[in-house]
Amino acid sequence: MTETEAAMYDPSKYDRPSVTVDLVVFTLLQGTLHVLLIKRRSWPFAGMWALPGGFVRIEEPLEEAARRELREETGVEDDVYLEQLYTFGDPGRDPRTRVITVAYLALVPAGRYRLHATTDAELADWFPAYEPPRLAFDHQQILDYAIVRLRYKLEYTALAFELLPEEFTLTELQEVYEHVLNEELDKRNFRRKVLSADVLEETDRRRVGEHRPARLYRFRDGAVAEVKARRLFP
Amino acid sequence: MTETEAAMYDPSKYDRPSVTVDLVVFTLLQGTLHVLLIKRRSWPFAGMWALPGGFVRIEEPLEEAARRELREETGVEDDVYLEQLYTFGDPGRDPRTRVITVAYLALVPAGRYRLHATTDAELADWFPAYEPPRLAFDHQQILDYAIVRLRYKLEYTALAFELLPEEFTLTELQEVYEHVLNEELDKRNFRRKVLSADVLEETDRRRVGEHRPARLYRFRDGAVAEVKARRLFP
DNA sequence: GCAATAGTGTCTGTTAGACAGTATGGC
DNA sequence: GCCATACTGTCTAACAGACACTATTGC
Repeated sequence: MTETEAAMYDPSKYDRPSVTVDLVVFTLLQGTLHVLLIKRRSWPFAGMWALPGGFVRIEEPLEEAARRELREETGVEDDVYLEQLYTFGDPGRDPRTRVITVAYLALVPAGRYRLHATTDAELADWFPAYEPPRLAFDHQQILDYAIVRLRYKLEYTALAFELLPEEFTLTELQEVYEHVLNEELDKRNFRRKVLSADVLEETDRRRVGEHRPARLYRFRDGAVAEVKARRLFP
Repeated sequence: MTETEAAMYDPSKYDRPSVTVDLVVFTLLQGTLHVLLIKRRSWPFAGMWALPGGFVRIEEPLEEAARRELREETGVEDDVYLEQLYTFGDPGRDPRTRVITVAYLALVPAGRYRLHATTDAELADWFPAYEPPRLAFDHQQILDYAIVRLRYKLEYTALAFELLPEEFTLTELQEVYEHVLNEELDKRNFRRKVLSADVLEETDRRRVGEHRPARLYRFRDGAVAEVKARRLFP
């Protein structure tokens, strides 16, 4: 169809696909990367776990739909990193009808999530991102892609901070990188690199535990904003 | 809406948005980056230039819709680099109805394009990518984003080859980089870098012109495939 | 004082960038 | 022989990665 045909096209005459947003929500639990899944109760894929998501309302911007779903599933409102991942639209990916889904990647700070008892008492839970249960639809493919993107972004942005609580030790930060990148890093090189990146500031507090207390850091005011500015888009 | 509600949702009861694909097609003309635009003939934005695009058919995969549009506008069939860019869906971006568009980036080798006299004698032409005419809808925003992505990818992939004819000189290759990145590069450093990347092979032909003939290169068999494999998705 | 984690510095190889002169062909 | 473009090599600074020991606290 050319543009001119499109201009003359009367959309009411033709079938339109449904459009959904799906969310890949990551957080850290016990130091490892976890993903939020909800359990399906009805056909298709009844009883299987799936990424949270839902239909885009007719007058609702895409990102707003994604934030609404996130709020409904986790109760997390703000300070959540959210970026558009990719749009999946193969016919047949949903047996009900043609559904095109815009997938979003979200990062929730450790400990900040609080799983809602959603209105319909739906089951929602966190699962290890690398060993999830079998997923409905093409959601494994979407999850795989989200992990690739997350690793990739970690290498060139300060994105890992979005997964941590407000104050954290350098060891905790390093563990985020190690879990997401799935490789061990040298402690001295890591500290040199991250401290020279000028995104952290020391606090005078320390995390006191079993052994020698570790200094707590937080991101410098503005570092969060810079990470978001470095996003290729809105 | 939760997943369970979504499962119970009867899409036929609700308004659905229309879904289109739009294409940002780049090529090189007279050594500079050009973008393909078509002239709108009817409301809205009648008389303005716009990115080519059209509605996704109900049983058609997204990338297939993009390739179909590209074929109809340029006559180019294969050997075209195509990747999904971003999905734009703000309500109000199209005054007719809610239209969500999946934007694609395409690279057409220099000299390989042949603008179709499309069936309805529509005007289509190449424009300098950095100084296009005023564009319809939010297409300037989509174009801006495509340029950002192209520059960005050029820095870490061999993508520039997709814009060149089969055989080319190193100076021509360098000019692609210079025009897209919008900066001058050092000839010796550029040649060292590109030759050590192991993507080129010498031919024994030379481009003969005004002065000292320059050796022609082509990409090594498999280099194209590797570039495509390096795409984040699929 | 012992166990466990926090914290620190140097050396080395690679890479990226700055930089200028010779070679070759058309006319 | 003159002009325009093709082609080539070295030096330096910055960065990344390998690597091992001391410091501090709880018990």
